[in-house]
Amino acid sequence: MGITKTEIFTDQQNLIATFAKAFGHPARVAILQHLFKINTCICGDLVGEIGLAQATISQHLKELKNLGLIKGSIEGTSICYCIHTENWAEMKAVMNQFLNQDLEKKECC
Amino acid sequence: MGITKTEIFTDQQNLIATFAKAFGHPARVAILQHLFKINTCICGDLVGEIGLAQATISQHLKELKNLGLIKGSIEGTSICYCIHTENWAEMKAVMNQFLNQDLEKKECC
DNA sequence: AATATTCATCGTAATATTGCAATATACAAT
DNA sequence: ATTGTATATTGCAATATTACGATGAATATT
Repeated sequence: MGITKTEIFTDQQNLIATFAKAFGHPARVAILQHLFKINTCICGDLVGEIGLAQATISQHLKELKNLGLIKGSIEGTSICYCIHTENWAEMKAVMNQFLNQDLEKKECC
Repeated sequence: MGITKTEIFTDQQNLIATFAKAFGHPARVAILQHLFKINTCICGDLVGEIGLAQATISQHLKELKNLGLIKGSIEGTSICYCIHTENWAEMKAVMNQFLNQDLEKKECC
């Protein structure tokens, strides 16, 4: 039905999925990589850098901001977006815990 | 339009997004966590473990298999699914490179 | 004040994803 | 052969996502 049954999963599983979904689009990956590269940034930059319409970029930025991964402050006419370092670190911890599960490889397969 | 413009992004960005999308659903997170926990597994297990219909679980397993993150081998009547360790390691490397970008925090924001 | 620039939001179209019932397939056991 | 068990596939309905033009709000520039 297109609706995810979040209620049957743990908070941790839903959190991982939510973060992962944010990275599940190359435009958002590109935006974040660009923000890492030049620590100061305005949206106009991104519209030039990435080849999507301004409205589309703005939408992706909003998603990332809602998740807390980036933050923006008004800077005259433009807006300065950058990585929210504290939250990024927290996200990284959650994701690493998931990605770095180790398996002591029993027989099977 | 619902269609991602993959052609305007780098292969690396698309790869990150593809992996991330796989983790972008709590059911797939739960499946992977379960596979890590008990290194040997059959789908029946998962249908009980996770609260989704058999058809739905099967679909999620297919996605993970297509991406190469898990592999399944026939084991009598059932199928033994498990983490594809080599591919998992490769995926982890790609994701870590993205997640662990560091920023030397210039002024701004 | 009039105009330009920057970014957000709204509305809409196109496509993707999620979930499941029903059905199909494969094999084991009776 | 028939029945039961385990998993896959199909088809469909509901919802989500992606993209963008048009428009709006705020601030700069002239």
